[in-house]
Parts: sequence; structure tokens; C-alpha cells
Amino acid sequence: MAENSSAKKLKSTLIYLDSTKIFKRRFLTLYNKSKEKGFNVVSEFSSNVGIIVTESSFVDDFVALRNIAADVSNLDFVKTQWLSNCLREGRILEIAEENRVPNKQPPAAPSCDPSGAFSEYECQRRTPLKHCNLIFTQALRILERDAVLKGDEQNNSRALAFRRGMCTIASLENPIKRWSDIKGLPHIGKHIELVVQDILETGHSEEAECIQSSVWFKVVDGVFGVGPSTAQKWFNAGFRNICDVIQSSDVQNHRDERLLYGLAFHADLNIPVCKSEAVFWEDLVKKELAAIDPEATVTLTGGFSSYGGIGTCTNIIGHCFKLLRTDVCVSPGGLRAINSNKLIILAAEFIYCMVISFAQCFSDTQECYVFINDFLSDRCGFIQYIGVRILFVEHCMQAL
DNA sequence: AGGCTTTACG
DNA sequence: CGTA
DNA sequence: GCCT
Repeated sequence: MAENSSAKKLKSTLIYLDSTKIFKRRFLTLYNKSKEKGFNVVSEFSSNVGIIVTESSFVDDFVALRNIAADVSNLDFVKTQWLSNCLREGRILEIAEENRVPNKQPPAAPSCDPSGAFSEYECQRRTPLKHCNLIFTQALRILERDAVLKGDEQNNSRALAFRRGMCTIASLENPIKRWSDIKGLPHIGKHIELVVQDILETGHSEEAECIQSSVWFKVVDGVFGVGPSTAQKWFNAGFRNICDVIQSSDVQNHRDERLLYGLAFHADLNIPVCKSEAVFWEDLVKKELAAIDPEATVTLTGGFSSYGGIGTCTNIIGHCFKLLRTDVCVSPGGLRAINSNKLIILAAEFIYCMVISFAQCFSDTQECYVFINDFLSDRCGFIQYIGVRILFVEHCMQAL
């Protein structure tokens, strides 16, 4: 009974749909459909409003953004999700806790010690993408990569040690000025001392440069699809550069799809992605998904969203109607091409959930190739082939 | 001397 | 085997 | 390679 009366009360409450932080088209859809259903919805805020539907993540944000002076503490702040649900059900639903918008951003987790001290737990250290000791970590990265590609257990563990050492250095708040700055810190040992001292004295690491200029490293490093095994094979075959590999008739090189792409796009793949490029893809995906489903949301994830830096890959997660979920990962390369519309629409029309894992732009041909993983799975682990994939692999093949 | 992320996927 |  |  109590539920009934509260439902009734809810039904008569004036609903304000906040138009900030929401796509125009989505707003209009929500608003118009709500009107059609006879919901008590308005697009202007007033003191009569009882429920506020907003895309703001926190009530605080909403208040700050709209510069609202009125006391807002008695109003129900709910996510647009709630209104969507109501529309789908054709009636005003009870407001579940999960529909509510939190009041304010929770205080930052007591994560890293601001003093920069090392805690017992390494997960409590800061782990910035951009830090002030790149000169050291970049050198160590080469030693690490070299060890990885060597491949045996010993070297694998060595690589791990280098990795850990790099993490320690990356967590520092100040540039290393002298050896004593890091002496004794976790995972900083003799070999890393050698490298760091070398850089401190000469400005570069002899060992790193030696590795980097070695024929072996130049051939196998930075090729998508090449790991320890392939690296060894190529080394034994005596390749001296990527062109040798590409021109070789070794069938092995032309079997593994990844290697195929890695060779074909070698140059482009080694250009870092910048923020504007990531945003370009984000916008593209937004546009495409909005055309399918105005309710769709698109989120740029990873380093770009948090640090605004550069990276190797752009990951975008899109949520559509029903179970549709779209992960898009865009690889490095130019960003002038706009040919992927069909792809995204095509895929999205056929399936509920997809993973687009890889895309490539060619700045010179003004064309864009997008690779879709050849599996789809929703949260239940349902697996099914996408017809679209073949299409695009063929598309890609023609380009090779 | 002995150990070193984890895991799903093609 | 290689990627993420 | 670095830690225990």
C-alpha cells in the first residue's frame, strides 16, 4: 500500500530534465518521448520541480554548473538512466538507489603518500604517465625490451626486474640529480645504478644505445606481432631491417594476421597517438552511435582521459541500447581519414555487443581501416562470429 | 639459492 | 605464440 | 636483475 501511494506521489511530481552535459539529440529524444508518455516533464528549472534528471555526476556539479541558488537538498537527483527506464516501461518508476546522483565527489582515496615516501605496498605509489625522469626510464625500457625479446626464462625475469625499477623511478616526484637520490629504493640495484650513473655523467646510456643500434634490435623491436619467438627466427634468418623481412618469401611471415598488419603498418604504428587524435575518434564514434541510438554513451578511456598525454592506442567504450557495447581501440597513425562510418553502423546493426579492437588511418591515402576482433561476447560469454569482419579484412588485404 | 603477475583470446 |  |  505504502508503495502505491508513494508511486502515485511520484507520478505527479514535476520532473526537470537538465539539458547541460547531455547531447542535444539525446535530450530532445528523452524530452519528447516523456511528453508523449504524458510524463510531467519540463525543460526549465523552477521551484515547483521535485525531481531533477541530470547527466551531472554529482549534485555539486549540477549546482555549480547551473548556478542554482535555491535550496536543492530536498529534491530527488536522478540519472538519465532512470528516465530511460521509465520510458521503456511506459510509466514513472520508483527511484532506485542506483538511479540517484551522488551528492559530491567522494574524497580522494588515501592513496599515495604526498611526501613521496615508499610504503610497504607498491600499489600505493604514484604511477604517473608523464614523469620527470623519462630520460632514465626510456633507457631502461630498451634494456627491458631487449630482455623480453631474448625470450628465455632468465631474461624474462630480468625484464621484470627492469620494469620494476622503472616503476620506482617513474614514481619519483623530482628529477634524479645524483645517484644518492635513488640509492636503496626498491628494485634499484647494481645494473640500474650503472645505467643511471652513466646518464647522470654523460647524458645518455651507452648500453641502451648499444642495444638500440644493434641490427637485431632494430629489426625486431616495435613490430606488432613480434615476440621472443619470431624475433629469434628473424635473427637467425639474418634479416637486417624491416624491408628484408617484408620482401622475404618466408611463408611464416605471411600467415599470422597480426604480423601481417605489423609489417604493413610498421611505420604508422610507431607514431604515437596524440590527444586530438583520440578525441577525433571519440567524436566519430559518438556521431555514429548517436545515429543508431540517441541514448548511446561514448567514453574515451585510458591515459588520454586521465593525463591528456600521448600513447600508443586509443580505447573507446560505447554503450548502446540493449546489450550493445562497443570497444574501439584506435592505433597510431594520421587522422585525416573518415571512412569508418559504414563499419560502425554495420556492426552495430547486426549485433548487440562488439569489440572493435584496432583501427588504422593512412594519412596519405585518405582511407581508414578498422579491424574488428573476430569474436563478440556479451557478459554471458556468448560468442559469435561477425560477418563484418571478413569484409574488412578483405578491405585491408587489398591495401597490402 | 630460489622465485618472480595474471589471464583470455585467436 | 603474441597481445592486451 | 633484484629480492628474501
